[in-house]
Amino acid sequence: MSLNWNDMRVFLAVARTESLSGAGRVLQVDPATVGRRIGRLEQTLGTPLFAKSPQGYALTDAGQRLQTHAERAEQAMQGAQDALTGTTATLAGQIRIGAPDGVANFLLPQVCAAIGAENPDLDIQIVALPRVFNLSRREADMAVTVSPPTAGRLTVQKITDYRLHLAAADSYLAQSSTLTSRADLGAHRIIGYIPDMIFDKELDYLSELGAPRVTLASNSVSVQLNAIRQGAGVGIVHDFSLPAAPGVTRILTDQISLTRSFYLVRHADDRRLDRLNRFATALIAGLRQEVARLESLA
Amino acid sequence: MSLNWNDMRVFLAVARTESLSGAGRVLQVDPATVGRRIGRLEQTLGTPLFAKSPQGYALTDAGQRLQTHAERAEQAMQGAQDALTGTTATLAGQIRIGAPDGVANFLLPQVCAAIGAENPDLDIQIVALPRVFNLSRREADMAVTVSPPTAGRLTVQKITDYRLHLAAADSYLAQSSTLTSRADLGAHRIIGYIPDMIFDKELDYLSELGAPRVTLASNSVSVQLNAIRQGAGVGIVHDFSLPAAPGVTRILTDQISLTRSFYLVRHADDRRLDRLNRFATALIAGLRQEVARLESLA
DNA sequence: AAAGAGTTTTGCATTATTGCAAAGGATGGC
DNA sequence: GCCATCCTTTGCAATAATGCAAAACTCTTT
Repeated sequence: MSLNWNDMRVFLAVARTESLSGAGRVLQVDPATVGRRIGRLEQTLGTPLFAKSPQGYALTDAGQRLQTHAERAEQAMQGAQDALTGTTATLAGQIRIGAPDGVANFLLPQVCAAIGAENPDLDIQIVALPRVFNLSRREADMAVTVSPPTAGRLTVQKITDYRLHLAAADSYLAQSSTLTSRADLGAHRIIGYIPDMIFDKELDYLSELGAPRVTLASNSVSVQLNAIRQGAGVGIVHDFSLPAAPGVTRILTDQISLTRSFYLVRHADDRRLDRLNRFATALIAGLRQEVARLESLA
Repeated sequence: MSLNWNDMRVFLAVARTESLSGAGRVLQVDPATVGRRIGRLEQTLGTPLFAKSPQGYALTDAGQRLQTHAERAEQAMQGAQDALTGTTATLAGQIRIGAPDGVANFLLPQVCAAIGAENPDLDIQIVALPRVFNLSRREADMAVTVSPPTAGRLTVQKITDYRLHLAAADSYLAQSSTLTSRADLGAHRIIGYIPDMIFDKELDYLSELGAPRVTLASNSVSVQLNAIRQGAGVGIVHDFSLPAAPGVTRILTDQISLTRSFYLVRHADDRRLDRLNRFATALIAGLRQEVARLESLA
């Protein structure tokens, strides 16, 4: 005479609804069946589980002790179902992502590492290029962008907002002239993009500063950040990159604060491909979480 | 379409025996039934759980992931059954324990409180008397002793060893003459038992010190410890009582270190009484744990 | 190569469980 | 006090699950 595991599930429903008919509605079985199963369970365990009254079915002490175990079993069963129905197989093959180098340097490595760890047969390629990717020509399977595309048979999902501020090395600030307002910027060395190589108007951060003269420029955000770290000047940085740049401090945050957004762009036809769908879902979730985490550290 | 919890149990049996017929034997159901249930479970979860071959049923990756959850559920169900069938009723009524006052003061209160908390209808009486209890005359239902009895229709279980050392209050040591060897004891005030009232030769601690003159005596270990705390002298204390006596420190531990044992003595006929058996089991476990805990704090 | 043993799978009869309906009881509203 | 509503319990028919037996397959031993 051993425990019927399904009876435990019925027991939980009665415990929570405090009635046979309530449990029957939850489980979509007849209250008569619920009553019989509780009776059988009480006989199996040799002790009453409920104090039965017209007011309802209240748990006895024994019932309360049983509930703890029954809920653990329920969690295990739910976990079993989630584990199996969510991911019937890990991802495999090769997936190529196009991304601007800010994302490519400071976000994609750890997010893709985590995805790769859960999908050992998957090879992920991160293509960091300072230009718009042509998904129609399959230059990448998907791309992270800072503007949503307006043409082509593409689908777009917004990933997250992110923040940018002026920043400089502490060593630079210590030896340079005062910098307490936008007007003071004119006396400082500015680091930024090569203007004629800016491939997305959303990256034209400095135009919001009145287009100052850029004395040290690069088409790579990573190079720009390294220059800032070396004390070469003042520039706009992503908040999410600051944890990777100790000694670099945001400045004039009350006067200059930019917000941009990341989007995931895919070829429209690929929406039918389960593995790319699952990868995209994981990538978006990973990027959102990582931006939030890093910005909270900045 | 929801998970059948009983199918999970069948799944575990197949996973472990690697066959339908093996699982059928374990569960005492027909292998045909086992096969049908596995088939139904695989349909419910939408993925194969076993790689089926004439060599046997080997778990797939999905099956291995499921097994983890299924085993957690199994533990919960086993715990549920144990929790309910092991103690279908709590202890009730009254139980009287005889004990020497060291145990009665420093161990039995908390151990009996814990047992009482789990058995609200039980009244426990702790009888602390400086003499041997006569269980034949039912002076107590059971007794904690420091020597196993040699006569009478009694049963004996050893509870635990425990340790004793010379100790004194820090305040006493600060103002008294040097005490670094047994020879120095002669110059100090000794606290101990009243010699002609020692009811068990195992309590004659001081005879192991060469029977020095006892200037402050009591038949109660508790009174002795309080005297030591008040700086009245030096005496033997149970290590397990030291956490209750801040400011009291063991001395000469490398030269004088005593070990004694506790036993639980019961009337032989009572071995057939379940409630006394269960109480005795809990008492022994509680005492063992508490002595170990307190001695580790000392 | 053949025979024996063990396993899995399938069809069918048997058994167990469930749903349905009715009866009885309790509670709340009028 | 009466009526309506809801709940629990029980009897019975319907449904689902199980055991049993047989067939097919594989592996091991002779």
